[in-house]
Amino acid sequence: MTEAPRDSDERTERSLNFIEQIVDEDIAAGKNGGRVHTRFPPEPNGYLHIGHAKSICLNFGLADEYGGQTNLRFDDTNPVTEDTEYVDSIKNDVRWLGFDWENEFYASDYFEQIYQFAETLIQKGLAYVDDSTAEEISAQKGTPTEPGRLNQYRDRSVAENLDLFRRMRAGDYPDSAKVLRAKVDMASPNMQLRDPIIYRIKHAHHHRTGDAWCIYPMYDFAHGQSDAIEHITHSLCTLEFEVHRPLYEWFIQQLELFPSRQIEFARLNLTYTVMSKRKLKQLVEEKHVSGWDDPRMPTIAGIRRRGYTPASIREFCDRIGIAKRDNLIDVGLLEFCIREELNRTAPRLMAVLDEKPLKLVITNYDLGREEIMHIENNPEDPSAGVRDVPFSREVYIERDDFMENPPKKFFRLFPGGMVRLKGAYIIKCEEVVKDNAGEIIELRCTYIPESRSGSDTSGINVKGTIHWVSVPHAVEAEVRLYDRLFSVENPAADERDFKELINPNSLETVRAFVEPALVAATRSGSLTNVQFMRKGYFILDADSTDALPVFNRTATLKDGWAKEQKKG
RNA sequence: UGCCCGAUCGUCUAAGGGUAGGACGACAGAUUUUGGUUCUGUUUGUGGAGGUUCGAAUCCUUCUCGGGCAACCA
Repeated sequence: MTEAPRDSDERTERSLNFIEQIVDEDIAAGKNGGRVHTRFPPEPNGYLHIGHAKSICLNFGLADEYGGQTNLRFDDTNPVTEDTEYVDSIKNDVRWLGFDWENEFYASDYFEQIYQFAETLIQKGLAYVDDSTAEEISAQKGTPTEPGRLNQYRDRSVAENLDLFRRMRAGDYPDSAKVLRAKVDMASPNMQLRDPIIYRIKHAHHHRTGDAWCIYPMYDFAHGQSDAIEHITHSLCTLEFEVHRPLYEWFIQQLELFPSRQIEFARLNLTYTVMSKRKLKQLVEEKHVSGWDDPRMPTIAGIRRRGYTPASIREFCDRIGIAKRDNLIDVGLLEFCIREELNRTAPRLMAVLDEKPLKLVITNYDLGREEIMHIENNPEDPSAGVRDVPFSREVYIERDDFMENPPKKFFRLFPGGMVRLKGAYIIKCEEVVKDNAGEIIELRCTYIPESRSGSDTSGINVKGTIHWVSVPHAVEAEVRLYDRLFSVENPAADERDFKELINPNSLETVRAFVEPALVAATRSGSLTNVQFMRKGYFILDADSTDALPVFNRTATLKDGWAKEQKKG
């Protein structure tokens, strides 16, 4: 059940990623009776980001493709970092992305079962209680090139281990006094197998189980077990868990559990941003951004507030593919995905984004005269209709749309030059008015009465069309222009601290004058994505007030003129 | 340097013994009342060296490079 089903026709047309190939093979081999059951397993200790979206689309998409199911499972085994605030935001974000989970589970639902698994391991002589300190355990673990050492606790009897472990559960010991370890192989070349800790004592309040427990299983002793309990067929995770897979399978084997199959894929990296939860949290806590939902953040909440749509994110996740090699995706691809959608769907409007817009006075247009222009809402979609746009003797235009000494190929306005005011008339710039400081304060123009849009009999062809807003009808707004949060492509690979790499110009707030229809449309309720003609895609922000609407720039339009200029 | 994983256009991603293809980007042109969109075209790639084979991106060996693993985090 998702908004983005993949039908079988599409499936045969496109190539399969390596995970789909594995699933195909598993089905062909008759595993699990052809059943496909995945899960999305976030830890509720932070907000979801675009990297999680990749995982969500993968897990839900795969189940959907094979007629299977996906569970939402919170990996909540560390009560000190987890919180219901995160649980709620995660559920909200997954739903917003367009996915519905089959079951909502929590690793904490299984604490009793997992505890019993631990006792089973002890009974089989495959786990022991260790009184060593964290430092001692670390030291005894060895290094990647030297084997670990065995300690005296490793030889405790089953009875003693059982007694000790039960007393750990009963709360007889303070935090960190003892741990339960799996007895695997202290000399294994795989560090994960050197008697990993599977239970630790934490007298901490858990967001779901409250104070029922003072011992909590570690990831390795909870994740695979949870997969098994839920009969997950394919357990998809990121590459860093690859070395955990032998342990994952060891537990399954020793405990004789349902054999879920863990498959690892490369996590998403995006240019000009960071994806680590720790760093994102730091940006929020140290106020480098306004919050988890700051529109510059790569979080789902931030991207949503920025104006991205669920479909555009799904499209992005589809396009980046699934593989095992490390990758750094050009954020331009994300922008392409939202432009592609919004070009089709976003109503066009006119807004002049300028602290000091240029006033243009049409000297041969009667004082006090007004006309209503009917301008198409979306040239890509005739069914979007037209809207009324008031026109008058004085209009604002962008300062960038006028140049006193234009270079070659400048199609906009200049002294003696002509342009069309979008949806209205062709005008000619007759005079430039400056103040004492030499700054242009006004353009005096004439219009061609026969050139009215839609009934143009003037026969005049102009190269440029610019947008405008009638001065007496203009509504003031605040517009937030966002740019990449970091000034280097790959902050994670830089030697400098990532906070030194923050782009100081990632947010520019400007005053804008917008056409009245815009305010009416956006105030009517839904946060609709719009295009400010020639400027980009924007969305109304929740910070808006009745007095001052606020718009976030989702993405710019491609700017061929800027490119032309760069060429020199 | 112990173990594991990986390496294909600038960036992603296909091809799994039989013509290296797609997307994004870039470049050029056409269209355009958004320097947007759309359309057309162009450019660029199998990390190195050996081997197997009629034939290798694909299989083998080796080298190089990149990533991961030594939390009572996940």
